[in-house]
Amino acid sequence: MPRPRSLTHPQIAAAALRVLDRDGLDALTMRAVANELDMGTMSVYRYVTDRAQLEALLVDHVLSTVDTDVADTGTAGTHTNAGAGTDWITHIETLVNRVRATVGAHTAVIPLLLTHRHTSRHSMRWGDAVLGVLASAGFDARQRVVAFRALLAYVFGALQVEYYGPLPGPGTAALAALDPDQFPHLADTAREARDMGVDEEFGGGLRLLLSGLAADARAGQAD
Amino acid sequence: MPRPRSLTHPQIAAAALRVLDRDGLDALTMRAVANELDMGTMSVYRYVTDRAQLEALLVDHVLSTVDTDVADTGTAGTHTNAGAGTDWITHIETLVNRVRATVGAHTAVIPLLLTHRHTSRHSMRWGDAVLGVLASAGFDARQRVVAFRALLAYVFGALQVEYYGPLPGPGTAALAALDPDQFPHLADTAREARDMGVDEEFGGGLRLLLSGLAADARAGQAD
DNA sequence: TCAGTTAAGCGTGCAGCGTACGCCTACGAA
DNA sequence: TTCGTAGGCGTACGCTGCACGCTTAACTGA
Repeated sequence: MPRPRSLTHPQIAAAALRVLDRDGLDALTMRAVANELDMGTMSVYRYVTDRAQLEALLVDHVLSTVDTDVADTGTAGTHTNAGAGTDWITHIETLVNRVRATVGAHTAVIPLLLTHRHTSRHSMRWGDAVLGVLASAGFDARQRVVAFRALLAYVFGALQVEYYGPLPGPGTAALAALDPDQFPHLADTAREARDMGVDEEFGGGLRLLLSGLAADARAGQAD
Repeated sequence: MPRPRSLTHPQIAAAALRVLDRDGLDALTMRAVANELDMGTMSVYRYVTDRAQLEALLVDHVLSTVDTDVADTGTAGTHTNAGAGTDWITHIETLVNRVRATVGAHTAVIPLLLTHRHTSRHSMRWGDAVLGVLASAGFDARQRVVAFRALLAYVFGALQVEYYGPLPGPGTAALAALDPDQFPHLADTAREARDMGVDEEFGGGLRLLLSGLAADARAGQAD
């Protein structure tokens, strides 16, 4: 077994992430990554079948830093009856916010997230954690599926909405300057939205979803 | 003023959509669109500054077919007290489902939606309609901003989640076959999810969001 | 009727992309 | 020391978006 491998997948992913963070998504080319690794372009292909796999590696690498442990993040240690509490809401908020914090540190990865999410082991680990919380909160299987996919859609959707058109940005300003006759509600609301922070927006939307989920939980318990 | 224009933006967008529907996103090139229009490649640039604008045109064209009128879609005509009813929930569901129906007929446009949504006039018209419903339901400005952006995130997020990894697809099957020791909840829930339809998933998630919104509306009225 | 003018239409060419192919060579086993 | 394997990479190809500048169609004013 001659000539041992000189690179690992995490090393390649880290190099790709460095390029992405430094120069943006457009600059993320096979040549640039190879250059970052001090290699010839085609050498990278010894470790990666194509560009798609490199992107998948990159996404998984970013998500690998998300802590999925929520064992001890509940509200104090005073609860004795399992399942009936609302700790699960805090737990899910924690898991979601951790993803957002991690991704927020590498915003250029956002366009790649949805395309490669389903091939990422660490994304699965996160999903397993979310579903675990939902299960221990008493949701049945069908409810868990709907809730999980809705959370997935919201989190990644919100990240992209924020990435492509942040609320306190030029997009909102343009909407605020719109003709109030043509777009009365949009122009009006946009003026109000200019001083709203991205965290308030994200957290508020997440809380809407969790509030709906909590209503389902209460209805289920009433049976 | 010689040599009148032979093409309109809608014609170009329609040609691009034909290419997209027939051959997919990868095949959507400037050459292909020009070919569809029986033109030389560079002729298209007389009408469009670059590829990005062509994509924006395409997105706006697709969204232009979404009916944003909800004046007469309420539950019968029996309500007399304005604002207090729950017709607004039906109205928003209608508006959201119309987007989904339209986009569902051209799924290959989904990856382009979020990137160009904010430049589309018809997207603004839709947004104005949604915000109008929220306003007449009694939500104040900050609530409208949060609710609107959350709906935006959910709708486009869900479309993409569904596009890249539909629930009744190979992704779910792969998850169901996962090692139950490593991913107990994921493997378990995936097995349950295989026979759930995409509409049930989408509608269920939307209802969670609307349920949370309704709770806010009730709390606001209690004041 | 017929220049004159303006913009439509497009052929050519270029830089940069992903990557197929095949050569050279560093390395570990025999 | 020799051999076989696999790492490393130079070259080249097809494809992309698009800059540039030519040709030419269509309308206007004399």
